Amino acid sequence: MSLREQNKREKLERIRIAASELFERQGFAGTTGRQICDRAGIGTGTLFLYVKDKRELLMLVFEREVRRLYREGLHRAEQATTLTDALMALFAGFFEFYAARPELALEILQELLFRELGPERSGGLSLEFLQHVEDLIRSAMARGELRPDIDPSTAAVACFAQYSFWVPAWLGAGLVDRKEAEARLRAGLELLVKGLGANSRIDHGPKQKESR
Amino acid sequence: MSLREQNKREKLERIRIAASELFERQGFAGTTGRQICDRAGIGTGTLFLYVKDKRELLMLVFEREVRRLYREGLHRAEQATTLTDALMALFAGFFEFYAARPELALEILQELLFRELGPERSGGLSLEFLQHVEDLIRSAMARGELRPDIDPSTAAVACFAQYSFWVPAWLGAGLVDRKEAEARLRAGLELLVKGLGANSRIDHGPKQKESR
DNA sequence: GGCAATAACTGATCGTGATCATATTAGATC
DNA sequence: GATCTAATATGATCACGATCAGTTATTGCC
Repeated sequence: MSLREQNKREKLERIRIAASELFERQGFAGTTGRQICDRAGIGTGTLFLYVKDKRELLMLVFEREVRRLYREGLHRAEQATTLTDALMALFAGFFEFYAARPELALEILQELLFRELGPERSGGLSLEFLQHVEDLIRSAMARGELRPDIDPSTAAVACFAQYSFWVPAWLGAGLVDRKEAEARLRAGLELLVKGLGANSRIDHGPKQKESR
Repeated sequence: MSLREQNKREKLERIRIAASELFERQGFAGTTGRQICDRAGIGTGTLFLYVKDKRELLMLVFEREVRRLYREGLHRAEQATTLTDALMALFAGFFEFYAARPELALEILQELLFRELGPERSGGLSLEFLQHVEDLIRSAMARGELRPDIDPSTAAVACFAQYSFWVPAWLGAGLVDRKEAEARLRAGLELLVKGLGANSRIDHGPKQKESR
């Protein structure tokens, strides 16, 4: 590896570590770019050669962590017997992670949902999440839990969308607390599995007064 | 009304108009607080006596517009015969509105989802939206389109969440274009009505190889 | 090693959102 | 209407994120 590339890697790593420590200690808004530069031992102008703007630091810092949460969540999801349980097992790690640093979490989520949803940046962290959800859905289909005619990617979005509603409702607006957010998300996923439609009735219950 | 209160109202209205004109012409990021102050005929320090921060100007400017979109959307939704059509009729106005000013729309949506979801600010615009969705669901239940045992508010979130996923996917990340976003949203809503579960089958189709 | 070309770095500087001590104005009291 | 009090307004000022002209370090070539 050339000396240039090596230096660049080292600097990026120093930036990552400095930003990580300062964000965890002082929060996102409470940390200035200059502090990060000082701690990383670079000039103030150098930072923005490595990241486009301050918010991109969030992805630099938390990409690995998020990937770890994917791994652990998917591992837990393997034990689950229903789709809802599997999804909640995947989501649980994020609830835990977010609860420990709510301010940062809100910024990360905003970044992931509004800027990083596409494939081009940060290795498509959100798309990867969606893919994992889709995989869980395919597993559920494979074991006969779901209708065979659904589109897994449409279903994945429907699940993911509920997750990405309840987390800001909890962290951003304070509409619900964590426990309620998790409970409501679970209820929403179960509703999605059951379906809203009058003709889509589980166990063929006897009460069927008005069919269309 | 006292002279003080009258002056305050007039100033707020001047701010609203100035911000509105400048945002539409130059976008949100492209408009500075000082420009708004100049145009509104107030000192630069006065602006932040009326709004907490710049983003709050978005709500000040677009609250009426959003309420108008609610009214018109709900009116269109009355013609619809299915829940999906009714919801899409409500959402359609927003797609139109967002398409005309994508940069502003993204900021507004971010504000609505991440900071304004609660009841305390901006008259709870997002909660009102959710309430309208819930009303459409209740209507569908009343005409027997939906299972009678669902929780309308849980269902409303499930619908709203899909809307609030596809709009950023379109405007923010550029993951899809407008047409595709609308199509995918419709597909998602229809899936939600049908349900994912294997036992929730419409029209009792003959093919039922593996039950549970 | 010397030298030119180019990539990478730097801190001074800029424009911005937001704040604050000070000034101005409206309302209350006599 | 004079005087006092409290609400409101102001522009100078601050801290920050981001930029940029000027500097330093690395590479390839002789």
